[in-house]
Amino acid sequence: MGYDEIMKLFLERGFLMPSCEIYSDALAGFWDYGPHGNTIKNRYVDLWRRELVRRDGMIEIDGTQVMSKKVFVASGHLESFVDPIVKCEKCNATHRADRLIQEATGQLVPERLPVEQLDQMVVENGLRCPSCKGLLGKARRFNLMFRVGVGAADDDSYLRPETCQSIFVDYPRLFKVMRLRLPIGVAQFGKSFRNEIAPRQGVMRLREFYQAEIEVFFNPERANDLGKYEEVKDQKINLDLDGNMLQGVKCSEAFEQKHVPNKIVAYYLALLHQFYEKAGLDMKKSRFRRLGGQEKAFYAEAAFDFEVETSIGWVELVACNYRTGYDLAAHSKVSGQDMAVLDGDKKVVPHVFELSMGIDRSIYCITEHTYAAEPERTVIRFKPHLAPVTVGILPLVNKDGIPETAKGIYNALKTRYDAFYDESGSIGRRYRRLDEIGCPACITIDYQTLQDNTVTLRDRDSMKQIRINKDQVELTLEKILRTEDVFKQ
RNA sequence: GCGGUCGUCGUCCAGUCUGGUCUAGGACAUCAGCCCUCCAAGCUGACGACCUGGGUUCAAAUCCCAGCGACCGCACCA
Repeated sequence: MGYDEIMKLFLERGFLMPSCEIYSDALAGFWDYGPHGNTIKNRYVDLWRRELVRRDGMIEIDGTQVMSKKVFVASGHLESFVDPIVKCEKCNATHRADRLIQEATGQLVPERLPVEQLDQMVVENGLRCPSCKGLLGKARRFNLMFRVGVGAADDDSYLRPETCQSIFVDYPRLFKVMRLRLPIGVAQFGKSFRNEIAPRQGVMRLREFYQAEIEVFFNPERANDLGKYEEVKDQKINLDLDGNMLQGVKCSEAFEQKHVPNKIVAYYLALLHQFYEKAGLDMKKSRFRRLGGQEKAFYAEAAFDFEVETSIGWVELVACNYRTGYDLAAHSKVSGQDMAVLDGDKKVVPHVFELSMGIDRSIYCITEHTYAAEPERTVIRFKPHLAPVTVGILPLVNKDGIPETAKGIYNALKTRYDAFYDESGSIGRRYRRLDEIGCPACITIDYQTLQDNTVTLRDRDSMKQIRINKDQVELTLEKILRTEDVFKQ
């Protein structure tokens, strides 16, 4: 089940389309969601709300995408979300300045070294372009944030490169007015923007993309004081410790053996595992990979990437970062706001554990894990609660009052469910079309319906049919949406 | 950003090398009609494309240049 196959289906069936596609200057790294893709995305986010936000008693906000410059002075993005690059003046190849020098001289070159020093090191060591031996130009910093000129004065501001900064800057007011107590998760779903130099692989690396982020604020002295940890401590996860794979290790073991820093982290890794299981990922192909010092983001003390195996390799779906007090301390310093809050009778600056989820790539990976090209048909076995169409309503033939009866059933369902009415083509063709977009159930109206008010209900996964009474349809759909097996006889 | 390959109906392919009957052809899909009592049947018809912009030429889908995009490799990637 390859990447090309999935992307082709996405394009042909209205899941995704390239943004601005009819214009010749369309940009790489920007994609529009079509109707089915949009529905899946909405349903995926609903699942996230149910299984993470509500389950854990988090609160959710929706912040702006354009944010002021000082936010990113404080967060470090203006300074650190950059690549120091040098361009060859002869062949125009771009190289990472720090890596170039490091490779040539063997000495460690910090990424954040001023460009003047980088230039000096290039000159001192007589470095040339590794591709063509041409002369190198001056080093400069390429920032991956999109700059936005706001107002007539064209004031510098930026499109947020991660949604979580909204949470950090809103945090002091939220804590006061929402009567929060530690530990508390603050969640947000929305767009983020990164000016990738070379976006690739469709929806896997975008310049404009959806994130669902959760920032858990907690008192670092009470990181193991977490009652609800007991609920999930036996959850088994796959843990990759520097290439050493622990299959099916209990979260409690991971904590006791100090593979994860505290119970907070263990608890949320378990929750995340359970969430993706409900989203339909093949969890045998998943792992939490602990990141080493070089790989971690500049703010993270400990980091676990939740990754899944796909036809294009291991894909990172969620970055789980223990950000410590980095963000609140930084915002406190730059803004002058006191970010300390009361926990019991002590004032503390909370620490943050973050679950930063990529929505677009999650949807791709779920699709790949549930897609099957069978000899007779193509079918996506989306969990019913994620499927873009929940139920197809099909008249077996287009005469003798059968379409009218079918439309009656459709009209009764359409405001409550994503129902789809189709009378075009043979019944088999209509089943195939709905299989291909992952619709879990079809209701077919035939001559018997006219006599005894029963309809057939067809199962996407097995193609089996059962007969139920018209009055049972809604109840049965509810069961299907709860992933109960209504076809078992 | 660099290098390579490529860009024709929604999809796949023919045509490009060797410019002209290409007013761009076929298959699948879609739509309409006929037929029809459960898994892509059949028949009839319809819709539908040369990535964009320049250039060469009497004539460009075809040759040249540039741009944009896709894929692969490099580099990059919270």
